[in-house]
Amino acid sequence: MSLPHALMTSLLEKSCSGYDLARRFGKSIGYFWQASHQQIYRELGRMEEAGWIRSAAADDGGKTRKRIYEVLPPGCEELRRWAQEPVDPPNLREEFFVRLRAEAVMGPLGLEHELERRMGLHSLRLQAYRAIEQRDFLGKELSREATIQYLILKAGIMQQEGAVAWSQEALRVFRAWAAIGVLG
Amino acid sequence: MSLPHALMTSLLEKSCSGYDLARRFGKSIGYFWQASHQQIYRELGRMEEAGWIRSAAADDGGKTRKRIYEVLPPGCEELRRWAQEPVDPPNLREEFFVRLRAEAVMGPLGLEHELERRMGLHSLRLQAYRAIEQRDFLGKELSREATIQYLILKAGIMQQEGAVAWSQEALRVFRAWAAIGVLG
DNA sequence: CCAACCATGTAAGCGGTTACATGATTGG
DNA sequence: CCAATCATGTAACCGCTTACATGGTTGG
Repeated sequence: MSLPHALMTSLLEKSCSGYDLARRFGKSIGYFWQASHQQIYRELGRMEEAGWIRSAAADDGGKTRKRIYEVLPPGCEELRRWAQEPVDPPNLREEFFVRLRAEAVMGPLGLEHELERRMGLHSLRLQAYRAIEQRDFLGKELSREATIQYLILKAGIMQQEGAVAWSQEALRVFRAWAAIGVLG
Repeated sequence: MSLPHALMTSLLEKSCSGYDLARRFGKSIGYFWQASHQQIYRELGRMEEAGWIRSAAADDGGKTRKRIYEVLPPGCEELRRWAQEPVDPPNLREEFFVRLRAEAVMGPLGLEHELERRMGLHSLRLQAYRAIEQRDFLGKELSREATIQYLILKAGIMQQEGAVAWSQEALRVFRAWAAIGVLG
């Protein structure tokens, strides 16, 4: 569990409301960490209670219920402590591989379409990442912060490239079987 | 959720006990799907109740409590149905990237050691995968089933290779900073 | 005016993790 | 004999997902 820390990191980058955080988690940070608004509001409540963050009504003359959250020194401290903890890389949990393995043991189930669809999805994500790369990082002098963010983005790019390449190889195999009618 | 289906796939490959499943999930299948023995026993119970599998006391003369599980036709049916469902690839959930991002916004926290450690772990996994590749797949005529299993293994290999390469790049960056003493 | 979006929540359920527990068999 | 491994469970907790709910603001 580290959602609170992910939220504080995001808040340090820029203070904002829970709603804004939820939207941000659909974008940049959300590429490697997801969270629903329900989770976010709950965690914000807990974190405020713990004294890690504080909130203030947004400067909109009380028109909305919007609250802006800000990280407090104890939160910073905690984030710093947490960031230095070691964590093993998670092993992937890929449902599709289980399906593939089921197809291997139960005979042809027609997973070609699914392979195509998934390759399309990976291509799309790759495109999205490449667009961010083009917009924010290529052909610029990068600060230390930007350099690190670029490193993270590159991890995503490499991952998607790998997934696309793998999908293509898998498709080649399945299509060859389809062409010659091999069943086992 | 698809642990029951992962278990049935494993049982179709070879009927065995819950304990054996737990060990197998620490190996081949476990490279892309993990489960603790507690989960496994609970799911086996549910699946038997649902009529997807059945169990019989092991053929050891009642020496142990060991029970061998076997997939029944309804379980096969269900697995076939499930295997054809589409699933989007999961987006990675990488705690370490959150930490990196925290390091980006809070200044140097000394994540180099952690990067080295993680690179070592990825190298180890890669080695393990390569050993399996060598032992089970290279220089052999592969059946349809083996070909698919090899495809899955290759996905793991590519993933680890990518992770190692990325770690090296990240380390280069951090070491360059350390060498010239850049702080921001 | 109405739809879309902003903004924040509650409640139920489930899968996964952690801790705890038991007893039998095997090997040194 | 003792430790490790085999083998199977129970109980509590927690984060995440899904469904449901509310009310205000903005723009066409």
